[in-house]
Amino acid sequence: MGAPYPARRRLLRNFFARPTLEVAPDLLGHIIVVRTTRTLLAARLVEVEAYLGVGEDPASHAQRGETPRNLQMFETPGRLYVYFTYGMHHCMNVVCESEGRAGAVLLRAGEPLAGESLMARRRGRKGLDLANGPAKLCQALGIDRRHDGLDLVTGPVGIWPGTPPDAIERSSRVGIRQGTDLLFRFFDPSSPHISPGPPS
DNA sequence: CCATAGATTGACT
DNA sequence: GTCAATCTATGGA
Repeated sequence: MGAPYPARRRLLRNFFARPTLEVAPDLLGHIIVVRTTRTLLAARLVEVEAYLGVGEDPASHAQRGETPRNLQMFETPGRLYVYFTYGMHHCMNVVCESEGRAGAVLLRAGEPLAGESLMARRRGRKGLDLANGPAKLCQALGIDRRHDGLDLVTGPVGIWPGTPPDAIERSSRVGIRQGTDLLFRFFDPSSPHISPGPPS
């Protein structure tokens, strides 16, 4: 049996206030927790991608500097950066680096641990199709632009310590046209909850 | 299994 | 006007 959930206390500022490429793999195995008035939702992170700062990463929203949309990428580490895309989907990132320096980790997939019935209702799907993609994860957890800028250290959404995977693999990032040579996608190769699109 | 098309808003050039 | 850090349905091998 694993440790009871949730384990102790959530991750603190110092976890996020590091280089994005260090935080990204370290997030795997930790648990995102969303407190709603009625329900506790939780998912173990199994797939993430790093996006770097100004002039550092051609695929990053921050590549060309600060705009109203990507503002949170430049803000205090430990905040959420949530954006809307393809006219209908949301994706959520964890902000890294120090304030003023952009960097964020896209949360791409999770293994549901609590609140699965609510996730299934929101998704209209079951089983392995609840949170195995960045927009699916947001839909399952109820994350949208209202959550942009929320502080993971003090707010209703947090990340709690979990068990790191036995192994971590990396690959190029999914769905981008530039920066495909950079191996900034990190995932737990033993998890059936990683997103279906890319090869493993 | 794989490939492809369509959805549908808003941020940015 | 262009096109996106995606998902789903559908059609074919």
